[in-house]
Amino acid sequence: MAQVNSALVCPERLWHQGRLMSEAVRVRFAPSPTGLLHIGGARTALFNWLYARAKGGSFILRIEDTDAARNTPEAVAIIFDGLRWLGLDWDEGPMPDGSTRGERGPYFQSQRGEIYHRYIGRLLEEGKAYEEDGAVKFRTPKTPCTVPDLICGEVSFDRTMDPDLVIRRKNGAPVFHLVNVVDDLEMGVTHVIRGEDHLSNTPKHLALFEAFGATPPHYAHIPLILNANGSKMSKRDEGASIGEYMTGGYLPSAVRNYLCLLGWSPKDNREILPIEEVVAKFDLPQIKRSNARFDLNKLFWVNGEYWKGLSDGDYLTFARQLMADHGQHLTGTDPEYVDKALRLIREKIKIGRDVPEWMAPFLTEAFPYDEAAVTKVLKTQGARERLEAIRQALAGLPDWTAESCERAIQALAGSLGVKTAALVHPCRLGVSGQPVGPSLYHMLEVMGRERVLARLDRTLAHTEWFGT
RNA sequence: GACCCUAUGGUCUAGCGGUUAGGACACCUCCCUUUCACGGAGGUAGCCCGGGUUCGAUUCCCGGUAGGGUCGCCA
Repeated sequence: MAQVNSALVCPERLWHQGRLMSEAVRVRFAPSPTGLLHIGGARTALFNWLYARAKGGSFILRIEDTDAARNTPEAVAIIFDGLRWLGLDWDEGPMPDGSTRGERGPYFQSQRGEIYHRYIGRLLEEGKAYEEDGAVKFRTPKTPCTVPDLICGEVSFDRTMDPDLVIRRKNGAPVFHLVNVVDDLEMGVTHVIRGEDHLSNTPKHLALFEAFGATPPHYAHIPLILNANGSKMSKRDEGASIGEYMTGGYLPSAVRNYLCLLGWSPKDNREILPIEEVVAKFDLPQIKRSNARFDLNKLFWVNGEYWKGLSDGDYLTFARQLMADHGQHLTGTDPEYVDKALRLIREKIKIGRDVPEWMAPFLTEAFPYDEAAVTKVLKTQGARERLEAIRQALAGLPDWTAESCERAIQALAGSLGVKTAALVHPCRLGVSGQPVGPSLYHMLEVMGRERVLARLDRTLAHTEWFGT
């Protein structure tokens, strides 16, 4: 099958061999504004960006907005936001502020109509395309072809039975294959790094480049990202949109790190790597050729690793933002108290979306009680007496620190002849409504004596919980 | 259906003609502990199947199977 018969090799291959190694790398990410940034698209963007940064080349953003119905400023903004969130800066293309960078624009396909029609006209003039039923069809070469792919190797296609390709619809609109090739040609793209779903389309693209008498770019088809069950990840699937990670409290560096690990590996058994190191090590030939399933568990773990590495200041800033996003407005609340509480719950948190949940008991006196815990801890023999004893011990403390609280409760356990746990659990439930949480004694210290005693009193007031 | 790509524990991967097949996530056990986590120490689990080539295949070749992709006047 894999003949190396020169007669079967596209002339395009010769151009590759003639390219200079010093040629400046130009890669592009060409999303269509669908209203979300797909995780697979984000990975494609990431790999293009990595390659550009690794080779000192340019990363171009081109918006494939030929489908007018989906072409809204909001949809384009979602692409901008997603790329910027991931830290993937582009050297050419439309910028979020409305300006444009780069000399090879316009970078919106919707503004490039004249260019496409000029190329179609050329094909028509040279007899390489013809009109049929109002559409324009490109005469595809009926010869075998080998696609030289930087990741997949030499991939051969028959092409002898390929039908001619519509390049301009009856309604006058040029099709994807045509515009994609023309844009890559006009923008001087040197490496097309895209999903493997385009591998089978590449012979058509090569034919178009040849018809234009142009040098085709190098191709690198990267494996696809599949769902956990191995099916194709579509827009509708859970976790398919970058937006979900942005609002879910994931750290962008963590998502980016995880995405790097899908199809690429540093080969030294490390999982957590600064992006600079990935850039330094990244290259196309070492990319895996098989598809990968998206593993939310692992992303969660990676996120936890990054979470731990956050500086105190960054953590507080991030956490406050998450609380605000969650509707926890802190006006009127002592900012120092909030910061202390945030620092205390940090150890409980692996992902941003947990911040509001763990913070809730600190922020409201009307906190709900965990019913199962109430039944288990408070509706038991002697619970009321123990809780009252705790209140009394805490009320009489000369000073209020985690250490003094701990000493008091342990001393009480000793005098009552019960395990410390028999006091800790009711106390935790009494001041937070929760069976779990951060270190109890530190929580008491942060909450302060006044708040703690008031909460214990309110808990004690629920007489229906305590057998009399 | 045709064509193309792929195939290491459940998942992501390293490796590779001769290895006790390495790491990570997840899972299980134990330790730590006021809870849940974290952390620490262990553990279960893998080279898709069948033929070749070879002294020797997880590794190379062929076939099968499975998964994915492409076959639009979608992008």
